[in-house]
Amino acid sequence: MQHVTQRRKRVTQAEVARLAGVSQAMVSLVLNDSDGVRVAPETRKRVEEALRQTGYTVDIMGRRLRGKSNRILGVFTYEAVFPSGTADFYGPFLGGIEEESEAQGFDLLLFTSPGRRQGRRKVYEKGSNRLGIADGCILLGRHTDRDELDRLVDERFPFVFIGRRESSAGPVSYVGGDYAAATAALHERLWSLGHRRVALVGYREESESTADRRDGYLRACRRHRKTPLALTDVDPSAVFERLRADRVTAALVETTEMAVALHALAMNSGLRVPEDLSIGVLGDTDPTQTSSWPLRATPEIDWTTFRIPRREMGSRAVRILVGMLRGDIEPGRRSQVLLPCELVDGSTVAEAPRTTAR
Amino acid sequence: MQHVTQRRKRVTQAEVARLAGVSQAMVSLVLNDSDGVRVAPETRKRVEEALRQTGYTVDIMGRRLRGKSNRILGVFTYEAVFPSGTADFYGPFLGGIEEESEAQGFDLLLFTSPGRRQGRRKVYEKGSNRLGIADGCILLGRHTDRDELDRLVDERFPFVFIGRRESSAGPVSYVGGDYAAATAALHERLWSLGHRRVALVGYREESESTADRRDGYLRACRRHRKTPLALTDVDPSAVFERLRADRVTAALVETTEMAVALHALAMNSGLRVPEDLSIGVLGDTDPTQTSSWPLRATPEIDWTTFRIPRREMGSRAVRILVGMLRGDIEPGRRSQVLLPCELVDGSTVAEAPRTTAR
DNA sequence: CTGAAAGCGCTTACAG
DNA sequence: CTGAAAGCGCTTACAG
Repeated sequence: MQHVTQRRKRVTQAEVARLAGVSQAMVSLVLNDSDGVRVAPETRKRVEEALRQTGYTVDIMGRRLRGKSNRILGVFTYEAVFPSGTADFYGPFLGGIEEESEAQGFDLLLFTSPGRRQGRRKVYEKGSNRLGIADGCILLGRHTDRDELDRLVDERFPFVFIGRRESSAGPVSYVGGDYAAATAALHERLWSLGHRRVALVGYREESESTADRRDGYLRACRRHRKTPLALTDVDPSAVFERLRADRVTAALVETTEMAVALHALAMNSGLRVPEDLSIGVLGDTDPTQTSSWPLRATPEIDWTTFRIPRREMGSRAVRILVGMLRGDIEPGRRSQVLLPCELVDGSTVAEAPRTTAR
Repeated sequence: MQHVTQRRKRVTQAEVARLAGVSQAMVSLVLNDSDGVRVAPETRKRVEEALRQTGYTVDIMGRRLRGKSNRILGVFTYEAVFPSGTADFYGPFLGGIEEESEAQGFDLLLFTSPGRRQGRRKVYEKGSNRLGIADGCILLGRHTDRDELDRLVDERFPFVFIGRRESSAGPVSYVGGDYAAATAALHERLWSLGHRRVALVGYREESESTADRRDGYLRACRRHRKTPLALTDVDPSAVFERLRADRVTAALVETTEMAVALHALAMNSGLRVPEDLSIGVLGDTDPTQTSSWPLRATPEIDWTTFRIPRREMGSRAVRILVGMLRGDIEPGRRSQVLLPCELVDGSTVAEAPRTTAR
């Protein structure tokens, strides 16, 4: 039973030096024997012995203050990373981030201290940027604070966003999924199956990822000289009515939730999926996320969709960030990467019904 | 397009001071306005303006060196925290850790940099304790490196283990599940259902959690003056034969895997669970973990078991660690907490068959 | 109310 | 080969 009540005291190089009868600088030299030969063998031995006796460990703060780099990558998320449910939006992204950080020899700093304002975490607190603790930072989250993003760009703080982001303050480095291309490809697939009335159902609010999907859809419409029909998700049954009225044979919907709703409405009206209506989902649901959905009771549907390479996005973002820190990537230059999303053939897309007018 | 090629240079208090026309110390005072009144309003305003202009952020290394805490909690795990599968051993623990860190205003530093030696992460690298970057550290993992643990205790580094741990170097702070009590309670439940031959099936290797379960089992046996029958998991069919030979009516098994194996063997021999054989599992499987098991094809079984309060263990560990850092908990004293594990009544335990000799 | 100074633990030129 | 010194960015007594 220890009765020592004083706070744990760090052993310093100075103490080691005193024990070994050398100068503090000598201890540092022995510790960082990059050149190896500069220290006399007996001196080295004495120092090493003292090192052992005291159980000295470097104070990384001191070393880093001197050396600048912390080899710490920040990870900023707008919500909790480890949620209480099984649902985990961040999991796959962070898997890639962790893996690559480990490979690059960086520690990961999760910013949990800022607390939440209006239920969301903040980068800036009392005018100071918490992220500065880390050498650089990966940011991710479904929601983005525009002001904070602009400010981050302004500051020239090294960071990489996961998911395409735009800022009026300048170019933003990001690693996103190429939703435009993937949406266009899915549209193309429908076209080749004979569908001539393909609608888009997506979010109303304008985020980059929603815009990209719409761009892909519009691009495909233009190519086939078809008038686009882009609907908003606010009222599922209104959307469904509209699809019927316009004799739409296939719908590209932004999320699995919307797809589930549409699917249910179709079933209730006696329409079969995919025989009467094909449904393509614009991005797979993170498998770990599914279980928390209110709609989980719905029998599992094998959606036709495209795969968002979440893990790859994470690791790629780390590689870019480390490149920025090393100076390989010019700090003024921002890296913008869109990763391809592979098509997933499910059972919700089939040939267009022949009865439908073309 | 920016053509600036110089590396991002940190803004220091000195620069802010120059801009504001005050001393560097003044900037620090404005930043840490604990008393509030000491700085003249106009001076404060000038400094704050300069702060904003320069986008200054505190350099945590400098602050820490000065003696102030960084409000960073380390999290050390022996394996990757975000695995590639859906399986996630750490998830629930980390959920609690994150939540409580957020509440306490600490950031979380995940140690991913040490790389792996023999496939496992290491606390000590080149003789120095990597955890020292953080103010204190939470450690967790199914496997523990005994030498590292001993050394950590020796160093008096502030840390809390999740899961009971013992060290010859001295007392270890931990938050574990009270497996002994829970096992005894489960045994008691079986006894009250008429079971008189209850066997234990557990890991061969001696970890604290295995030992605790065995202790609980032995305690219950002693109380009822029954000879214990503790078997090892190495060969499932040998274990099963032994159970039959000894006319065991109920088995307490350490893991769900073992339970699944035993269950299958029972079915194959024409034994019904629980009518002919009751099976109690000594700790619920983390739900997020299940999906990666090779045995997942097995129809879901509603096991009788006890719930390991993983999330609570995480948050409690953080609270203890923060207490240590604040000095509320004497550093010499170690905190050792075992959280109760609630019994879960499933469908794998029933009354003892009457045909069996008592 | 403000400035000048000391010092946290370390690395790295710079003299001897 | 070794010691003394400077300085990384910061906070905090200590004088004015």
